[in-house]
Amino acid sequence: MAQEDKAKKVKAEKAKESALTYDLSGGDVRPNVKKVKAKITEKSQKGKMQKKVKSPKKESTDFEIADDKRIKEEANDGDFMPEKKGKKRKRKLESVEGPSSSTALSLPKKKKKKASQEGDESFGPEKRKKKAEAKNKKVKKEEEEHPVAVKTKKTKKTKEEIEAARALKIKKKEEEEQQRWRWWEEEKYADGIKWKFLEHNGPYFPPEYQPLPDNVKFYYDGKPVKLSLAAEEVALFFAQMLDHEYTTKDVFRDNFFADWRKEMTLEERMLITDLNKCDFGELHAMHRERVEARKNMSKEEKLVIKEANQKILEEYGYCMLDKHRERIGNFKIEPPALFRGRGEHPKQGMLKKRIQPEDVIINCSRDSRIPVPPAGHSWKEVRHDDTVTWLASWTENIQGSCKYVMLNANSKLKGEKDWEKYEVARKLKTCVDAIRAQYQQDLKSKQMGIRQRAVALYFIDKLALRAGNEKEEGETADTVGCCSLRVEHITLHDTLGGDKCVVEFDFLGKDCIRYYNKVPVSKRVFKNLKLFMQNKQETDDLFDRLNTALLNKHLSSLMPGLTAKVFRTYNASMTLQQQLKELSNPSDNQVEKLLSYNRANRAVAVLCNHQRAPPKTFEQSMANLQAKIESRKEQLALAKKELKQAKKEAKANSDNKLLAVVEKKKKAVQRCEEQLLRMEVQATDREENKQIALSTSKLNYLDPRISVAWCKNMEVSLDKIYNKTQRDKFAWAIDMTELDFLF
DNA sequence: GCAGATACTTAGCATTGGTATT
DNA sequence: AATACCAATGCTAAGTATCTGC
Repeated sequence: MAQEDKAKKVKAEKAKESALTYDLSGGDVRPNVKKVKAKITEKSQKGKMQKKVKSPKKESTDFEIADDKRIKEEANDGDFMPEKKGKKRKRKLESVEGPSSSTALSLPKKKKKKASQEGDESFGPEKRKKKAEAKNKKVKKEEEEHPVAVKTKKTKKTKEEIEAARALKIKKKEEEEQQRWRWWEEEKYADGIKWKFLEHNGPYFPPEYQPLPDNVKFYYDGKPVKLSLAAEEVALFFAQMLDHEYTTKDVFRDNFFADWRKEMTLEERMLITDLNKCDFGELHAMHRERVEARKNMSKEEKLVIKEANQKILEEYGYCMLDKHRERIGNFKIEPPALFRGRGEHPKQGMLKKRIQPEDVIINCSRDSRIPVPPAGHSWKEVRHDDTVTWLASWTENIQGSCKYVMLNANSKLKGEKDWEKYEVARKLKTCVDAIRAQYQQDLKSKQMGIRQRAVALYFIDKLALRAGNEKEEGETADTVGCCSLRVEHITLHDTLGGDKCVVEFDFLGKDCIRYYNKVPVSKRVFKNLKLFMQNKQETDDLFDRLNTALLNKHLSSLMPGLTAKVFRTYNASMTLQQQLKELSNPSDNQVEKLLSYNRANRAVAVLCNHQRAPPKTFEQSMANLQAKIESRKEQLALAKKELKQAKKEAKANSDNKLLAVVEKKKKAVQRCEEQLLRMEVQATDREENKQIALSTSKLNYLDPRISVAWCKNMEVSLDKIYNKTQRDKFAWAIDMTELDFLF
């Protein structure tokens, strides 16, 4: 209790220093919510914690058109009636009005890649090359000098050894840097061609199932039953999950049981007809023992395993792509298992089957060494398609969708695409004002389809909602995005908490993450929403004349390469840039700067609704940290007292020795204060991060060049922001970004 | 124009493994 | 050396968007 109070106090103090709330308004950045504050509420049925975004107090309206009077219920095209839903929740859209062909923005439709290349001069290798080379040399020089200088000082052997290790590390780093494929300095391939040469060893298959030892038995109706190999394997999948909540759900159990029975012999199937009579106890116990044993393995045993894994990685984890060795992302075929969908997935518990080489398509160069299938097997197909990036693919049996083996995020293929993504988003900056003006205009359109498109776009832009493709009902959990919102997902409030025209959103989005938000909107949007909801059932689509294909078709007519998801990238990166500018100060110390960075990152995560379950050990670890802070405080008090005493004595008789003591004590106090600050900041940071996930936005939405430039400007080491993997992924950005980069 | 197929990005959770602490 | 902790990594599901064939 006392600790909690103190924690709160610390937090409050910190908040005073630098704004605790995220002010997302202002500038040319999305005039979104002012003061977004994460709040915790109870989540829906799943019992998961969810984050609530407090309703914005005020709305800045710099891209809204104030005059709203004109919009009357001047009805539309006359035939406005909600569409009946088919089984699949897929709508037929009557051949829609020709696009209100439009705006000065309209550009001839062109191939996306081409356009983005032409559009931005910084998206090309030539100019960067020289600068980059020069920079590289400089870095190397500095690194060479450093360890030598330090080494001479050290006297102890161990310290020398540490230095040697450090030097080795630097050397390794340097070597790695030299090996790096600087693809961003090369010419790009012709449209659609992804590689000229591709060679690899095929995917790695999981080991065969090992039958149970004889002393571990499965019981049915109290009697031991020796299962066939296939049935036993699947039984073990279930037994392994017994600790998990999944196995208590009816859907999961039913799906599992149905699929399990398919694996059984006729005899077994006759016998085993009720899952409740199955006793997996011994199987479960065995599994737990194995897990335990694994944990308790000796160092040597662990090393053996590690080396074996290393060997697999060496053999299957890399490929040759255009003369360069590239790391493969997911070279291991997914092992068989029980399907674990997210949320209330209708297919949870079904058996995800073992993939055989006969199921796998290999893609590689015609003139490469074709991968050899495991002994006694053959590939489904070997093809040589240089317009795709995958090395192998197979069809998964749950949804019937395709799975791919692709390269690691640090590869050229992924990096180039990523770079391009941010360039498209940056291009949106040049026309976003016109697009916003356009959809404000479209809110008044006589055609219902266009109005719906305008409102949807408004949501996507303002709230960073996802596009919302249609999904087949019964195949997946019931989740929605913007275009697939249903009437039941929003509530309109004429006034709410002092705001007018408030829309309350409450729906499950991707991964069944709840989106809950109360947003004041313009009168015009509000009236449109009322109109869209007229004469509809709760389960009817809000935008019955719109789907993602139509929306994206419209968007690509406004700017080549523009799709709904570009707005998320654009608004995320803009928010980061603007928040960094607002929150961070060059005169702050390193710790404060990093807190600011995290807060800017957090603002984006809140915007994009990136949530996580609070870590299981959260409360405990917070308490631990708090305790540490307390003890440090005591230390500080003590150090201060000693300093005071020392000063007193020094004053009494000014002795050089005593003065030295004063200095020493001063330093101790200072160090203590620094450490205390660091811990307090850490506590604040962690608390604010309790159920917000920063990594998704960092990895997928934030132009790395913003962060690189910020680090350079603020003189913060980049590895405080990006770990090794992230630095590898963003190598292109790290290499090319100058101090003056602006998204 | 549409449905299904295809290819690729985005997502959160589980496990691992390295480091600090005892 | 054992343990605790948390960051990094691995995994694979779930999205977006485009392509293809009628």
